[in-house]
Amino acid sequence: MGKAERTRAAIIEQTAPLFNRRGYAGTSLSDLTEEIQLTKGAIYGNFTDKQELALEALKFNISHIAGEIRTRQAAANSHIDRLMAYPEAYRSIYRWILGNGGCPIANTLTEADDTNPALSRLALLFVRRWRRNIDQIVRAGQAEGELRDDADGDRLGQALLAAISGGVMLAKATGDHSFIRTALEQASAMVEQTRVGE
Amino acid sequence: MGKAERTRAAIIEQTAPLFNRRGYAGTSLSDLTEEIQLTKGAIYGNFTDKQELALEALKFNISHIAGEIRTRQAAANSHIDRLMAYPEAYRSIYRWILGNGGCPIANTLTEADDTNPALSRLALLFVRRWRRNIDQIVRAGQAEGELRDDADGDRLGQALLAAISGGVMLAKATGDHSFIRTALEQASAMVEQTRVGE
Amino acid sequence: MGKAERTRAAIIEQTAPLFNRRGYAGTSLSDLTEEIQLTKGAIYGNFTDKQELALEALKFNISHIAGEIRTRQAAANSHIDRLMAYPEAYRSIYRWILGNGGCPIANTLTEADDTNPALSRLALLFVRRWRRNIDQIVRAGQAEGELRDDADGDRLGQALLAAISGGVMLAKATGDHSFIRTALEQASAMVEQTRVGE
Amino acid sequence: MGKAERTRAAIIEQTAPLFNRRGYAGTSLSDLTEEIQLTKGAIYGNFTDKQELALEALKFNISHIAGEIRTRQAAANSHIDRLMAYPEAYRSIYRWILGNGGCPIANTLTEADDTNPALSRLALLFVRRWRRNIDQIVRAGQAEGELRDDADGDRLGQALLAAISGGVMLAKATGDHSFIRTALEQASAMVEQTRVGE
DNA sequence: GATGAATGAGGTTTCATTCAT
DNA sequence: GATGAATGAAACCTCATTCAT
Repeated sequence: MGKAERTRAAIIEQTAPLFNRRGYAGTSLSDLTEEIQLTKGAIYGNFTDKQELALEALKFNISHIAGEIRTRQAAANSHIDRLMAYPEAYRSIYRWILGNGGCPIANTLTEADDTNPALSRLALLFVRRWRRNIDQIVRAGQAEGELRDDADGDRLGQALLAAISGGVMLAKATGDHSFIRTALEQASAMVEQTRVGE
Repeated sequence: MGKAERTRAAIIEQTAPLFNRRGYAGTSLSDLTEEIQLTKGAIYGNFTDKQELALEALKFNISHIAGEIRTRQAAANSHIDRLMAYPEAYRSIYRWILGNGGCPIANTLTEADDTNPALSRLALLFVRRWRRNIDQIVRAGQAEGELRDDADGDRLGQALLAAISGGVMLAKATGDHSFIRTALEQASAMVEQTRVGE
Repeated sequence: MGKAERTRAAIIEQTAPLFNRRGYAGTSLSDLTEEIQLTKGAIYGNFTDKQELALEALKFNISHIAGEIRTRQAAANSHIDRLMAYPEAYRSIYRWILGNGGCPIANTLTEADDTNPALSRLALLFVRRWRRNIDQIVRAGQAEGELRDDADGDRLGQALLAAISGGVMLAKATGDHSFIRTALEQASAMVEQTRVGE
Repeated sequence: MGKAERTRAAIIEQTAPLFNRRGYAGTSLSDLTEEIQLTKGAIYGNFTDKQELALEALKFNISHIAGEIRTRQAAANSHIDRLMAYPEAYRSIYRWILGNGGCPIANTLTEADDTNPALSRLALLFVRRWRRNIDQIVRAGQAEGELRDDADGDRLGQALLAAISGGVMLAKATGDHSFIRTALEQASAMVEQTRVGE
């Protein structure tokens, strides 16, 4: 990794929590340079503009969560476990998420929806990916007889994502972690209900 | 209502959707005066600064939802119905909410949490009020034998609010209303499960 | 004339010589505000950007010369005199031109040709207008028997404009006014040669 | 020529057209390094600053024209031909000049007159040299009886240079080469008129 | 000798706010 | 009470230049 790449990575890493906490419009270049202890020129030498840096920071922020989910799904050996990967992933890192400004996807969708299409597009990508993934797991589980035939993958995805994002947002804002813990229990229960025999 | 008060009210009413859509930092005074029939002088004659206007706009935005809940609770004649007032209220106005930039409470908590204490304090007020209200209804319902003794008002409030705010946020961002409809069904089911005999 | 229009006019008037002397890229907003004793905000309140101000300044600069030519042509009562309006106009104001940074058309075409299409388009407009005007006068003069049949209006226009712009440029750069005086004598001689009987 | 000198020469050669097209203030170091195969370090290793490079580029640009004139004068065997070297030189290379951003002397004098004394001094040097040269040729031609006694070398130089620079400028800006062709015909005619017997 | 990441000053533009009218 | 021209600070970004590698 050359010097440029190292600096670029360091800038992304250091600014990612700031962007997540303060939002795109609420984070100024001065906020960023104060944090990274480099000048504005250093940012513009490594990124075309604030937007590109914000996109990279968002990717970085999301990757933590996405990686956690992916790891758990890779280790799972049942469809239920693959679904459980979602609440489990958040359960294992929600403390980190809350300390870094909340769920980056929810933050981005809330702020950028009407103001920054590029950012919101990236966040939406993950929403769609996760919905599709959940739907496919449900179908596969039904085909193999592991999941109930009346389970609805589409609605399970919606309910799971809604509960979790709402829980994270409220836990962050109130400082009361039980918001997210309760939401994750709800989410786990929803998954459990799709099991044949429940 | 004198002329001054009428102007003030008109400004609040017209700027409220803009603030809700674009956020506090993302909405400039020029955005406000351009999009709406207003001059900067009119704003500064009626509000001490942008912040005061934003606070009033937030109150205005929240009042629509809070009013809807209050109305339904006033008309309810069972504790279950008083709890159902929450999902029912959102069910009846989620289209309006989505068209006006999403849930103002969630938006404010997401954006302003780390940047604007005054705004986030106001939004938090309603979260606490609703949680307390739900908890009290559950206790009263249990005392009167209408609700199950093992119902947990605290956790019901958390789950209800999380599901609904998550659902609104995702419906708004994806443009897919089924997100909020599914979340509201979940919420109604949670309430229903507290009924004795379920 | 409202206050806004007065300020706008004053800014144009005061900045026009600066732009003409230093060029578009060579004139900074700070140069401008120093000259006009107003803040940058005042400029941006009256013009959309630096470019719009530069365009207005260019129009203003050109209008002095164009006005002088127009006045003389209006007073002329022969085709020869209408042609002579070009050298005569420059003869009467070359001192002012030299003191204000040289010929704004030549300056703009030289600087902006490869860098600022909007500015150069405006300057080209006048070049084309004057060429066409000279050509039409020559044709009319030939039709009425005042000018020689072998006169070539197209080439006369080219030669007149080239001699004058070259003369102004060199006089300005060297500080030696005889450059422009010689060029204007040449120009007058060219016109004189189109007269029947010469 | 050592490696250093070769690099230095290559940089000058490659940047010269850019400077001539875009002007000194309008050409950034990034323009230079982007458009051409160069790094900033290479520039600063071989030149003290942008100014020095610009000066060398200007010398390089002018040398093409000056060289062409010199060659023709060296080959001439009459004073008329020595004077004709000026229009003839431009006639033979005006296409190259137009393709490289116009006459470097006129460009520099127009842009740098009020902003960059060092650059404009260099351009002025050539104006003065050529005027003096033309004047001397006229005097020598008169002494030998080849040129008319009433010819004015001083004014011929002024007229020649004004016509040619104006013609190049307008041809470049309008894209219409007949501007420079007409100006060169004028110039040639001026020279021809100094011949005894005309 | 050449590289290119980093600097710090300064570029253009927008911001929230004020105040003479 | 409302206007909107003007302010001054701060926004994002680019500049010529430097220096560790």
